[in-house]
Formats: sequence, C-alpha cells, structure tokens
Amino acid sequence: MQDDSFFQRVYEVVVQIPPGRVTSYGAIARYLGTGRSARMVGWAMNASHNSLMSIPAHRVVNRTGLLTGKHHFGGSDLMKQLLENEGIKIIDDQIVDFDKIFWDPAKELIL
DNA sequence: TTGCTGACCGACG
DNA sequence: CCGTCGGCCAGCA
Repeated sequence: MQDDSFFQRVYEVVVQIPPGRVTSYGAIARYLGTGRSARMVGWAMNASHNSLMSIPAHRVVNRTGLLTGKHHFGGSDLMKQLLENEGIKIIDDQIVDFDKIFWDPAKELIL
C-alpha cells in the first residue's frame, strides 16, 4: 500500500473528523506540512472518490465556512443536507457558528 | 518533458 | 470594505 500519496495523507485526516464538526483546507494543509498549498487539499478531495475509503469531504470547507465544494457533490444541496444531518446549521451555504464547530487537526488531532 | 489547472489562503491597494 | 494578485504543489494531457 504505499498509499503514501499526498492524497492518502489528506484522507486519513479527513476521515478522523468527528461528526458535527468541520475543518478548513488550510488547517489540513498546515497539519500535513504543505502549509500554503491548501489547494492540494481541495485537489485531494476532488480525487477522494478515487480512494478506497469513504471520505466525508462534506465536512471540509474553506476558512470562511462557506460550502465552496458543494458543487462537487452532484451540484445539489447534498453537502448542505449532509452537514445539517450532523446537526450543523447552514444558511445560504454558510456554516453557522463555524468557529464553534471548527475542528483543527493540528490541535485536536495529535500524532 | 512542459505547461495548465485547481473544492485555497493571505497580502496588498 | 472589496477586488485583485501571487504562491504553493501534485496530477494529468
């Protein structure tokens, strides 16, 4: 398995996101060490379907808490519905109390 | 091999 | 306040 790929690295972090919580691409990127390359995290999400594991990409949003990637969930409000299903309130694709439900891998997750 | 793209972030004017 | 630009790096044609 040598899935040491950058993607797999991201997946391992994303799958560890607790339900009802969300994180940002930058937070994951920084945790991985890529730092400023937050784009790579988003790119990894795009390829998440390529992974054998189920990636809750709906729990990953940009730093503003805006569902930027909802368009990739089928073009529907699926992403919004999934988050609401976990108790997260969303208004106009914007997560409510984003700071409170924000989950930082660099702080919460410790390896 | 080179070049373009991309679900971002932070700085600058 | 808001619009714009650069950076960063991995995958793909």
